[in-house]
Amino acid sequence: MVLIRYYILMITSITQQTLERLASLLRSERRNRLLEYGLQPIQFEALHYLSICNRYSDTPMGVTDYLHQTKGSVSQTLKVLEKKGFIEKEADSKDKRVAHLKVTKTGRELVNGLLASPLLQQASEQLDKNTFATIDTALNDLLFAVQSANQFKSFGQCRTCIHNSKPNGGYFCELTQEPLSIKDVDLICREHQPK
Amino acid sequence: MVLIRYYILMITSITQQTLERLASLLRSERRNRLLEYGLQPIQFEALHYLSICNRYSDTPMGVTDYLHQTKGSVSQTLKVLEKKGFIEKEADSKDKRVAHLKVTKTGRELVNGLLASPLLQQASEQLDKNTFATIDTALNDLLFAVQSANQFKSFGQCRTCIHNSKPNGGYFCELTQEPLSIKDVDLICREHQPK
DNA sequence: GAATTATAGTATCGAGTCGATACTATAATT
DNA sequence: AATTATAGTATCGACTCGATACTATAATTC
Repeated sequence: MVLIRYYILMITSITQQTLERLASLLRSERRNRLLEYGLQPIQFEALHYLSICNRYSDTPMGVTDYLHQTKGSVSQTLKVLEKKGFIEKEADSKDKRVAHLKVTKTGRELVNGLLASPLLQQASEQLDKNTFATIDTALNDLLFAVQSANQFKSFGQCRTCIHNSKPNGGYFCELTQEPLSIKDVDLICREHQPK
Repeated sequence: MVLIRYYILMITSITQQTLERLASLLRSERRNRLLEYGLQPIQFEALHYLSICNRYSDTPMGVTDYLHQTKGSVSQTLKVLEKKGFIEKEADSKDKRVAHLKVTKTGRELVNGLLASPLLQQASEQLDKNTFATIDTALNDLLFAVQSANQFKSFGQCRTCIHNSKPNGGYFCELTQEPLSIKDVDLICREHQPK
């Protein structure tokens, strides 16, 4: 039993090293590509999140939960993105404390242009389709395990959420008691609970 | 053909998102754990590298290549690590420009204590052994593809290097024309070329 | 053998990171 | 009505990281 535990620790540690090495290379590449736009990796991550999250999640607190930073840090990041014209603030109609962050056309273009990593594109051309599918599944399994084992929010799409129902043809969120469009159900939500 | 390329781009982009999400969670966890030692993630990464690299790679330039940063940035990182007593500088016996960075006992203890991520430990207990092995293989394939597709240095162990030979029982590096010990061949090298 | 070029490393600058703390405004609860 | 919780901002300080400029030594060229 002690030996098995030790074995798990060993293999986990190796996986972690590979994961961190890949991440480090990806981050360094992203940093270089962002340089000409005067953006930092964390600012891009926030912008990217805002471009794929739904209307319940596009607030400073949503970004805070997603990035696992303090709300103070996030506030500064968002200030930069707003100053550069990549996002715009909108007041919430019901709760006056809440601000919604809308990605502008410029912001959306930046995300689309910078999202795909040439580093990974290059790599993927060397691998056959099956290997790549295996990697994708494996990574998703790992992410799911990390999130559920640590009670992290899953930030999944409404389509895969327990609160999402389809009572009479259209999608409906039982949590917010609001109808969802076809576009909505592909966005990610901070209240997401896996089915 | 265009469709296939588009498909690859799609799946690559999804893999990348999962990878970056995992990395972001791991980095945030590491940051928190390092807080009490007054260290930053990048400083730990440098220290970790120095604790697993061989005597040809334990220089500021070695760290620079590994972390993909400028030598100026790395110089500052190393200054902090030295000030805190985690590494010590030693002059090279042949080339007076070169400095070797030796991890101290304190430094080694820090790396050992902080290397394994509780986040991943937790997750690994939810996954069965086979799934974990699959993830590990998949990640290694991906890292290898990224490195070779982009002509990055592989930073592998001497044991797996083309320059490593075993002429009469003992290990020998054909590049440096020096014998290697059993401990040596498990360390990583900046001159590493996969067999 | 002297001049040139390449390499290893350090020092300094500036815009930005990021947790900590303190603060305001609004909503929810007691 | 008073208290507590929540969303968000402002400021501080130690640190990041590329850019630039610099020194010292080694390798190369003429």
